Amino acid sequence: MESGKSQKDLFEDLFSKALQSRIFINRELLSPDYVPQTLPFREEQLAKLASILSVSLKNERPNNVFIYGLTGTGKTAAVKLVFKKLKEKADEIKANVVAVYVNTRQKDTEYRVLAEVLDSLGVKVPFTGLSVSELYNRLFKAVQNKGSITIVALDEIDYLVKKHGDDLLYRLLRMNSELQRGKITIVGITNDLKLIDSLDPRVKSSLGEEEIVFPPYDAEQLKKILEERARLAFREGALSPEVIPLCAALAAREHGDARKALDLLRTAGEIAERNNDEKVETRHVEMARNQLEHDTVEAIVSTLPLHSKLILLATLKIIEEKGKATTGEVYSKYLDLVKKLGIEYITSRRATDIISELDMLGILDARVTSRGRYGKTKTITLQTSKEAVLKALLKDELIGAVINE
DNA sequence: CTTCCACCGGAAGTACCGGTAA
DNA sequence: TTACCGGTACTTCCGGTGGAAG
Repeated sequence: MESGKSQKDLFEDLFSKALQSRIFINRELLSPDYVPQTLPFREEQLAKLASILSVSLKNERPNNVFIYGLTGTGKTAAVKLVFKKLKEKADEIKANVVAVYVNTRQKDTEYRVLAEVLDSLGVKVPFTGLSVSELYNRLFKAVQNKGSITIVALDEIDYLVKKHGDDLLYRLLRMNSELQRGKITIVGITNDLKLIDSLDPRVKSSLGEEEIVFPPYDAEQLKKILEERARLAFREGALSPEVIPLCAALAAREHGDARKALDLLRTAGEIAERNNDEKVETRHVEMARNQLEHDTVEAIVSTLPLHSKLILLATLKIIEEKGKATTGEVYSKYLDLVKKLGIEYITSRRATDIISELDMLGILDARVTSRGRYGKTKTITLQTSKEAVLKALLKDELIGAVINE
């Protein structure tokens, strides 16, 4: 046992180390939630969005806006920044403007999106129990009573539309024709350019009143963005000169994703700090890349329902033997596992869906291939690190019992 | 050219859960 | 209390299909 004094010193040491980092000055600046005051290389898009939405200050309804751009191209940050400035101005001149940002990947049902919008209008609703049409009624009343120009940004709507169709968009847009006071404007944000074609033509024309495109950043631009943030986030001399170009290059390879670039840089810094290293080096970036991948896979896998985990485990075992798998092989392996555990099994129809879900999550790659006389099936390969998946699966005690043959 | 495998994947429905309204 | 709500996980049924084998 440690004596009281040395333990106290230990904590003292740890805490003061945390307080005076030798790497960071302000790590927050690299966080994915941080909204910078300026967005380099996005001046044009910011100006366009701001000018479209500015008419709300005169109590007029701005046009609906459709924003496209791949992940990490600054769409979300741009919308949040413009909203913030708009709200400030609206407060200043007492304009009746409400601007809500909703990420439809987090609020992934019609109900939850509406609840979020209502919340920002000051109406609290229970998180379940009401019908969706009741929420529409309440939203209508809320906008009508407040008479506000209500601007709703729906981020990642491709996600919502794929899952639940474009009903939400249609009904929100149609509400305007019945409102006597107050109006609703929608800012739709998507990274799927094909989305527009799958929309109801009425929604399409109404939502597409204005369009703003966010092109990917190139490696050079990513470098400048990182440099700008790093100047304030890191201590002087804490970054070796190759670090930023490497982060920029890695992220540029993934369609110019600035968020990825910032994640890499931040995580590399954190790793260097934990190891008590003087400087962030390229090897830290490599480790960061690994860790980020590991973390996302683990987070996804560990929250999967039991049968999804079992399907995944069965797939893993087949792939271990043969390098790739088919639906039939996976399903029969899965049946073996279930038998050993003595629990109920799901049908192969459901298994097909689970494999597709795992594909969409980016854990597996499952493509339908035809083997002629030998039928049509999904050819499945692993898309992530086997270790990360196994580690996450092992957390489940039931699976731990059956993981080794 | 046709056949036919081994699945694919849409549609509709069931069961359950955690919740509200009246 | 009863009736109903949405979300998730799953089932049942079944028509559909790319392309190697014949």
